[in-house]
Amino acid sequence: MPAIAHELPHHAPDITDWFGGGPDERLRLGNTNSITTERTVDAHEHLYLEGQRQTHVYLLLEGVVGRYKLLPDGRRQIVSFSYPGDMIGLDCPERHVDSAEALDRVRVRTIPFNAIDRLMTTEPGFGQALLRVAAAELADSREQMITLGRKSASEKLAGFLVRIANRNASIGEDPDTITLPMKRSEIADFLGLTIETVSRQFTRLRTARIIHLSSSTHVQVLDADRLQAIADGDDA
Amino acid sequence: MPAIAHELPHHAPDITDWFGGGPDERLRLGNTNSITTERTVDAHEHLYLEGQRQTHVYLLLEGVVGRYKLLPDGRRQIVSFSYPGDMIGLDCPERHVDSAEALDRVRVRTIPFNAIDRLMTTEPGFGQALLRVAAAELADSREQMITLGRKSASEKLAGFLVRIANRNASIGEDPDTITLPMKRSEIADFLGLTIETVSRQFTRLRTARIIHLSSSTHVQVLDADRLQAIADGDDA
DNA sequence: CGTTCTCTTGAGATCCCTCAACACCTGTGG
DNA sequence: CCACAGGTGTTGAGGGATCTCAAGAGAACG
Repeated sequence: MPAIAHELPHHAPDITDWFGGGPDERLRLGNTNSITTERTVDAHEHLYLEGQRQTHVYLLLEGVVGRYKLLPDGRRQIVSFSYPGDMIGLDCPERHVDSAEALDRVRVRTIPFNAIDRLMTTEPGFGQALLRVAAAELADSREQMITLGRKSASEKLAGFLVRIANRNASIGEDPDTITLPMKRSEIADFLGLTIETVSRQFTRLRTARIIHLSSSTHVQVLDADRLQAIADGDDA
Repeated sequence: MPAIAHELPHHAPDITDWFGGGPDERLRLGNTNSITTERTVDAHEHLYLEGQRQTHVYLLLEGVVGRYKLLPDGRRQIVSFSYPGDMIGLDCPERHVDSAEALDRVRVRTIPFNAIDRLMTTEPGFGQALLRVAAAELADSREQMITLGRKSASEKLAGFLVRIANRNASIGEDPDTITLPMKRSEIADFLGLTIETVSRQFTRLRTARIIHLSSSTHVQVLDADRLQAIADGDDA
């Protein structure tokens, strides 16, 4: 993200400038702080449900949130996993288009939706910041679409692990030590697979000595190059 | 779209208010008209390519545009088909995240990217309008993700036809008379299938007397209810 | 130390893909 | 007018990746 941010033309304010997510907390509006509140959500609780009227937007401060859509018969597609720093629930027009569930204990800053509207008209850079958030999310969705539509099970899981490793690196953590906050069923519903297939792909990576699994949620990447190669489909 | 628009709170200006796409063309900025230009693009030509620096945004006036991403080995995922009234290429940060190709002869209004930036700061409702466009696109992507990840081939194709029928209805045309501007290969790459599977699903709908095919691009819906049922997975 | 949830592994079934042939359409040129 | 070529769509046969169903092993928790 920083790698992208500094490429932007002119002054490119970040969304966290307004809601105090970053270290250089500015809180430009005197009353912004008063209308936003902090909230803790336990694992398996929902921030909102699909179809509900959108009242707040959430800035994720801590924990991981899964956002999903359901089909009438119960089939589920997880459309994204959100991490600290991500904006959640900006689903205009008006009603939420997905449900958001905390995967572990989560801390969010809740922002009333009308405050968004107001900030957009009064604060110069705010609209751009918001649009950049939406565009990043859109780019992410598109990336996931090619994964869902055109990649094999092994490419999907390897790519999934690579993305987490890259995220780790970007926040200064060890890219090869991965702690998965989600269950196999959630990985499956994110990648468009079944639990069994996900489990088999994990086993395949483990027996090929590409990863080590000290527990089902604790992944140690042993051969990042081969993992990347599998993710890219360079796999015989 | 109108069904959604009138639900919106306050005054909800549409993006076409600024670029003269609608009948109540306002052109609020005297010089907006001068910096935007109209352009015609032939079938199979590209508006832009993935990875290119974003210089313009396009308002589609006529024709259909396919937007796609490629994998290194040539596999393709079409992420959306854009119709008149749609905004194309708002892919900040800075570089296009997909390629946009005209499926037939296309007319667009091109808007320099820096004009977007300027309008957002000077025009009160413009940011909201743009954000609404982005949010609608995001909702669309998410819908497509559940299609790609969790639906069967028959559900995918039936759902695809239903969506086109609904679009027809929304612009006042006959929902049951569908002219497909895209080839089988493009439908396949949109739905995450192969051409053969798409073709077989068409045949299946035809032999079940749910549709009639006067040509490969001309679909007559004979039983909209059963088509909808198949799209919803209510299919034994 | 059961109970429950989760994960893994196996065997078989199935949906969709791959490969291949052929039909259709259109335009071109003999 | 026909032959031919190239692009596109359809259909068939067979194979394979993933799903389904089922059982058992691990882990978490009271």
